[in-house]
Amino acid sequence: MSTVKGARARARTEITAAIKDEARGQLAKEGAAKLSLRAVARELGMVSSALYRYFPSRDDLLTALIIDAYDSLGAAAESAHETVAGAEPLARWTAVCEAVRGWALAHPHEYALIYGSPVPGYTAPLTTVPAAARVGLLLIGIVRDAHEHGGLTEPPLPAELLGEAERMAADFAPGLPPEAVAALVAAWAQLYGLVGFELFGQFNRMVEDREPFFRHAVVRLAHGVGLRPVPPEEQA
Amino acid sequence: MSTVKGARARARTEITAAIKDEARGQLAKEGAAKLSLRAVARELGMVSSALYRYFPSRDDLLTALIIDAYDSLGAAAESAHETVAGAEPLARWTAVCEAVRGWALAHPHEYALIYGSPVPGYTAPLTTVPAAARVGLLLIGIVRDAHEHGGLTEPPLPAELLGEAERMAADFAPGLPPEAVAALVAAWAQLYGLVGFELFGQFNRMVEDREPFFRHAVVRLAHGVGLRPVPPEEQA
DNA sequence: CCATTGCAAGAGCGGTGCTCTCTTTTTGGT
DNA sequence: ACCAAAAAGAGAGCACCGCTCTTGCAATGG
Repeated sequence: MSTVKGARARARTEITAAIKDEARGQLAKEGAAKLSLRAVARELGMVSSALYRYFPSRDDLLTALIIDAYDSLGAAAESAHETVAGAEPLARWTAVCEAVRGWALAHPHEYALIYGSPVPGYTAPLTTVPAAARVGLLLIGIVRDAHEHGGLTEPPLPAELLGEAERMAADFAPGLPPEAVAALVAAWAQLYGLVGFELFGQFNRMVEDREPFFRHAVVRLAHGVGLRPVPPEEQA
Repeated sequence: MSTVKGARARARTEITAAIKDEARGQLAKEGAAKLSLRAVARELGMVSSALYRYFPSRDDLLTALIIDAYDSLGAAAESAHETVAGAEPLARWTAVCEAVRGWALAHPHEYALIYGSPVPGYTAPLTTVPAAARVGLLLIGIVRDAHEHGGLTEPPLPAELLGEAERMAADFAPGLPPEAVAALVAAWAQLYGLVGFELFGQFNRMVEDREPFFRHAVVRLAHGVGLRPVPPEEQA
């Protein structure tokens, strides 16, 4: 696949990477709205029109950065999860959630790019879906493990939502009780509410000690999904 | 205060309002990033430089729109609350939450303006604080009513958060148990996570039947704050 | 009545995304 | 080894943006 390749192809991938790096730098410094193709080109010593050989438009550059951001966040969450791989589900849940928060605080503009308001007039292409799903899959896996080892209490679910929850389970969380899937999706959204409020300043002059506040909220989120506070030792 | 005033002052307030209206229209159509002073002026039949007599910069126009959006959202929530004024706290809670969601779905770009990622390089001035607090105060009032009538179960709170929660209670929710205040702040953030995920397309291809999904999630949010599912009749 | 003030208009500066043309360089088939 | 084709860079240019400055006009109030 990625064999030696000609000098031209090699240069292309290198320049593409350089453009993304520079763009990511400007994104981190000024935010998505001020990301300017001309400024990126200027910084790289090329003329602005040359950049269009690599990204057909500013939106395409942004899309590439979005996918990278999803992947970076997903990798951070996965690596945090691996460091507690053997632990009880609740500990793994909080580890993943805290990794999400940590990544968001470290990369605020990238987080805003993917979970803030979408850049107006811009709709993310389907290409972003697999990268975007990584954190969700991680949480699903944790809850599934808990369920398979008897560490999951099914949360309540009104009858009118049962069908919807069953469809969701079949679609992307097979083997999980529908009650847990519905609660998990809600918890997932709520997690990003907590992170977003902290990141975007809504907690200013309200919550001071944010790290323990977040940790506690995340544990209660896990309880809401049905993860038991302390699982039994009976797991195979 | 707003007595007859001269023709000049009258014209000024009218033109200011016209500018905001046109800007709001463009905001609704294209989003904040594409809101252009020149386009607003063009549409109003004036030259762009004339607009600077009314708003010293694009950011100031945006700030005015932000305050209006907060007030519009707050008014929607308050009016929804009034229609169920005598009901049990849980019903009032869900009414307010659903009003927030309804307003957000009806005014997506304005919602993005205030609860999405902040416009990069822009930090909201303190002027926005009172308008921004209206929904929060509403929820605090509902929980306080429940507490005063014995319809509140204090949620769990780890010891390390007690001091922080007491400070928060003293700051903006006097008379409420600190446990409830901490849970309420978290629930508030989580509410906006739910709304944001639906609004910004994160639920696409995941949640189809969103209204009942949201209603159920909001009820569970209320339980998390300590609002009892069915309050006793014993209230004075 | 007239000076002061408020406002609209226009030109202009430096910036943006993007397109088009022209030239240079690399590539790959004959 | 050559040479057409493809790829890449350079530059000019279009239409737009926020914002500033100067100029002329009209309403205001002493």
